[in-house]
Amino acid sequence: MAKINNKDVLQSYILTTAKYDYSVHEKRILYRLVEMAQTETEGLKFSSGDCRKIQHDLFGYVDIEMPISDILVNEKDKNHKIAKEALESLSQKYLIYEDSEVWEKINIVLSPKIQKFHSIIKFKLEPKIWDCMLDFSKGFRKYELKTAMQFESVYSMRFYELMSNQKSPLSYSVEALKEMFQIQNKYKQINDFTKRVIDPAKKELDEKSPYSFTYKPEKPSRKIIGFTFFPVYNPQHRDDNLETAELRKKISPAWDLSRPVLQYLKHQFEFTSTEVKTHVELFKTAQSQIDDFVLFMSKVKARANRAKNPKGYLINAIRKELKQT
DNA sequence: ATGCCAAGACGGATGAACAG
DNA sequence: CTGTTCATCCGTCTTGGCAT
Repeated sequence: MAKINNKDVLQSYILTTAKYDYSVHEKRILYRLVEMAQTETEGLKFSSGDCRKIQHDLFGYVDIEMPISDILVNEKDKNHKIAKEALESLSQKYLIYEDSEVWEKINIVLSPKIQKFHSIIKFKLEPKIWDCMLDFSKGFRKYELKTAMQFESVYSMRFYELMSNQKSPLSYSVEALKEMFQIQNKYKQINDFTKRVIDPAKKELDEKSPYSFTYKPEKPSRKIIGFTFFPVYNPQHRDDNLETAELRKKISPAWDLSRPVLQYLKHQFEFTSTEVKTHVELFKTAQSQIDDFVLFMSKVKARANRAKNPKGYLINAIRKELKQT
């Protein structure tokens, strides 16, 4: 496997290999890792219900737990076989790191484990790998990683690399393109090349990537000898915040509820995060429909304190109030 | 999904025919 | 003789289909 010299290279190594060599489930594990790293960076807590956990030991190794459902989308909910395969293969992927002082072999994941009963995946990460995830989680490389994860055609990947941040048109000869894609001996007819390579890639980039292109065949005579690609920027695909927000929403109610509301619920009524999450829809509606929701709660508070179950009292009071309005 | 192929269409190259 | 037009030819492209 690749020999690397510093963290940047390590990053780009994961990125590039993720594009081509990783199965879809391995990719999902990596991407979840980045999301978890991001949550940690931002100081958000995982709610107790979702089984995610990050623990650091004295030596910088990181213990990760995530539910199997995190890496499954359409498949059956508790498919251990898929998780096993993904972990097995991920744990066999390694990098060789060498600088003037050390030589080391770094596995992407260490000691993978599956808690069958709870359907939880556990594994360790080398400090360097975790650093890498943290870095991904901060910058646009996370976006890159995500993009790398989502393309289906490898040619889309290559074109994405070519076109990202490209301002001026690019020209390539047919041979150069074929060599770039390692398909020198395929597509003897140029139209097949456009049909199977360029068009599908363009289609996928148009749909998913902020960087796409239009192209023009270069034919000084009848024969097409090359292509010129004109970059097209699709900013609407650049906005990955929406997606991140969606994801965070699932993790933390903080996203839906204003800070004062959340604070009030937690400190005055002693709601736990899970409880807030359970009723998050109700609180959300209340927050938007009741003029000053915090004031409303403070009014309820006095009466609620006398009730056996103050939280329940509040919930009922909110429901009642919402019915009226 | 990917690579290959057949048939017909197309475009440019060539050169014969023709007009001036 | 020279320049223009047009038919013809050849290689390449397009379309659609087939096989894996």
